[in-house]
Parts: sequence; C-alpha cells; structure tokens
Amino acid sequence: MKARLTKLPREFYLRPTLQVARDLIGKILIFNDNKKIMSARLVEVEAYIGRDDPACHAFVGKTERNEVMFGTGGFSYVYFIYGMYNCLNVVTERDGFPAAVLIRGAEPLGGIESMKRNYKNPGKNLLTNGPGKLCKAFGLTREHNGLDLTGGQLYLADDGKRVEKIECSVRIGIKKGVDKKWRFFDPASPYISKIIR
DNA sequence: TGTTGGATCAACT
DNA sequence: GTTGATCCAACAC
Repeated sequence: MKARLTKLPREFYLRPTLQVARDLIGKILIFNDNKKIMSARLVEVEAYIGRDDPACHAFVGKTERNEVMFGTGGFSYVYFIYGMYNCLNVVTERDGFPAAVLIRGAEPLGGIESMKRNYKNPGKNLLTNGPGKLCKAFGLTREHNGLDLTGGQLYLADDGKRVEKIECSVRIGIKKGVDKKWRFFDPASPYISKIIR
C-alpha cells in the first residue's frame, strides 16, 4: 500500500487502444472531487475503436456528444445512458482517431465512505462492479466529460503492482460488433461484472 | 418538432 | 429470467 504511485503520462494513452486497454487492468483510478480523494484499482475494461467497430459511438461519425473521442488520448469521455447511468471512458490514440476504453469495473481502495455517500443505497451490493455503478460511486457525471487525465482532478496511476493474469472475452451489453473480443479483465477479482469467455 | 432506442442496474417472479 | 425506471442524442420528417 506504500508503493509509489506514478501518474500515467500522455504517451500511455497514445498507443494502440487494445494495448492501452490491456495495460489499464491493475492500474489505479483516482478522482479528487475537491473534498475527498477516491481511488480504485481497475479490474475490467472494454475497448471501443471507431473505425471498424459498429458498437462504438464514434462509428457513425463525429457528433457533439462523442467529440472528445476524436481528440487526443488521455482525456475522459463520460456519457449518459438509459436515462439513469453515466459511463466513464478513457480516450486513446492520436488526435483525429476516434477510440476509447470503457471502464467497467474496479476495486475500491480509498475514499470508500465517500463512495457510499454518493451511492446512497449501500446494501450488500458491490459499489463498483459495473460502469453505471462505478460512476455513481465516484460521483462522475457529464460535467466530467473531457477532463485532462494528466491533470490533477481525475487521473490514472500505476502503483507497480502486476496483475497475474488478464483474460479477454466478448464485450457486454451491446448489440452490434459482439464478435470482437475487446473486453479485458482480471479473473481473480470479485469486482468484475460478469464472467463470460 | 417528434420519435426511438441505448456501452445499465435493481427489483421483481 | 424478465422487466421497469427514465434522459439524452441521433435521425426522420
């Protein structure tokens, strides 16, 4: 726990999306909301690559909503879905290439009390084993769209810990492009949203 | 200007 | 296993 955190540099996000997605497993997501700092270790992500991915928001072209995905990597893309939930994405690759990594699941590390307060409905359910829940726990909304992940408010870091095994599978909850195995997760974690191969 | 459907979650049966 | 909650953006007219 005393391991030194290294904030991921811009270059990390500018690499091929699938590589970034795989490397994000085991990294730490940190969010500073002016009061408390919350952090969680990523255990599940999915890649969305505009060019040949019909499930990606950017597939149909650039719009006001997905604008950030077309920009330079290393920015947040938060969108609202199903009228109730936000999902957090990390934009990847260079300017003009639309791609992002959806954060689906994470293990809470710090600021758990803040997460519970944000979530309001503690219950026996896990706080962060799903994209919508994760955003609710962190208090992320569309207001956090387009944040620079190399800044101080929202960013990702490496604590030097290596995940023993990373598995991949088809993505979840989409209806197009389901043949692509672009979901990466840590099979040893209880915080993955679902087990599929 | 109106309609429709979505990268979800939780509460039911 | 199925369904309701509920907002925004894309598309058709």
